[in-house]
Amino acid sequence: MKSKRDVLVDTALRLFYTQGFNATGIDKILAESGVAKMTMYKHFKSKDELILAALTRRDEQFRDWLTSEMQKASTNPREQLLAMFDALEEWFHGRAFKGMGFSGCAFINASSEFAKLDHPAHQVAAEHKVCVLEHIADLCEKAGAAEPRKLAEQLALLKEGAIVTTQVRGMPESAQIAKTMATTLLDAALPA
Amino acid sequence: MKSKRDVLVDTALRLFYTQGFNATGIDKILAESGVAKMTMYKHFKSKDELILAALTRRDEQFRDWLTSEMQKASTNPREQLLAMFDALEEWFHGRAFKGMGFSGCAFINASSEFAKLDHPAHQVAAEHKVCVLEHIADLCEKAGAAEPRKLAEQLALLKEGAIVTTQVRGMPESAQIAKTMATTLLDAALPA
DNA sequence: ATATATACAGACAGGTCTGTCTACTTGTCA
DNA sequence: TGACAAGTAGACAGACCTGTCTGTATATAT
Repeated sequence: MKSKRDVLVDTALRLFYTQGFNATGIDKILAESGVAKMTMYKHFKSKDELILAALTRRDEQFRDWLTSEMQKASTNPREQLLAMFDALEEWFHGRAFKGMGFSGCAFINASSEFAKLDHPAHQVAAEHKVCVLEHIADLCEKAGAAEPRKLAEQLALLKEGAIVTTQVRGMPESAQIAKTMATTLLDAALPA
Repeated sequence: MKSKRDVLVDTALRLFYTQGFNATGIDKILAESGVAKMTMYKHFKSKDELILAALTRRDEQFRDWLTSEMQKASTNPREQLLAMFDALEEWFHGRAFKGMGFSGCAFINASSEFAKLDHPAHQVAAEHKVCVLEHIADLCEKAGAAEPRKLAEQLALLKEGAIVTTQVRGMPESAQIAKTMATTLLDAALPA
């Protein structure tokens, strides 16, 4: 059975993600999670700490999901990289995380609401992006790219572009637009 | 001399952009703009309307700036498209809009805070992105691309990727990463 | 059985938010 | 001079926010 803390963080993540951080009050999270206020303040010093915990949870959840989708698709690194974009499209259609339809990227959202680069929540967001980037770079290296880090930055940028295009314009097809460009990049950068 | 309304909208834009929409209270905007509350509520029915006015102002301001930078760079459509990424980098370094350092894209920020696609502010954001896209598509067509809309979607996605990478990770170099990819795309899509 | 940890409900203080209202001042035009 | 438009300051209501506090209930482990 899930601990109260887990229920709290899950509920907070869902509400923060779908309604925004500032727009979501503590009371709403408590009401939906069925946890008492004092229980929350025993686990977290403040709302800010709960926000950090929710983002940390999201980081695990999202990276677990993404790497698992990529590994499911293939054992070949090149194919795994391309599969990332198919996974993104599933996410965009709201089929990736149960109970949470697509509502943009939680970390981009956090960076928007906590704009200063040195804000703790913004830091967590940046670290998340770097972690994903490193996973991509790993695969680029395994695939035999001459400049794996450079290629990884390019692929990561395509990923961000697809996410934002879907978030703002509601265009899940952008995953395939990004995939097309990724294919070109990989064709050019990898040994035949 | 600027009208009170203009001062109000300019101040609102600056604060909404740098501090967030929900996090910025009416009172702060009024204090910084030196306008009385009742004057504001004479011009705008509500804070939501002021937000829409600020976003509309930003739409004009940003598109004017971007197209002017692109035209300054060249009269050749292909070169103009590439110049977009140099302009972006200037923006990322905070040299584009006086009094407003880079704080992400106001429209991505709006889409984050007002996540629902049918929220008026989200609508304005989507429309802005489409306007820019159409400008890009125009140039793609002028440059002789076989599929100008497809190419434009790709270039626009690169733009979004660069913006978000800079916003979240503080990486203005991403403009040049995007430009590299854009060059490859244009080389492949345009007649020699 | 009793101590300890964990959770509960709900009131509360102190602050902030939006939006409304009144009463005063200034400038312009006729 | 007088009428009118536009702006001002500041109080205010009512809602909502975070974080604190009290007192009670439950379960487990010694």
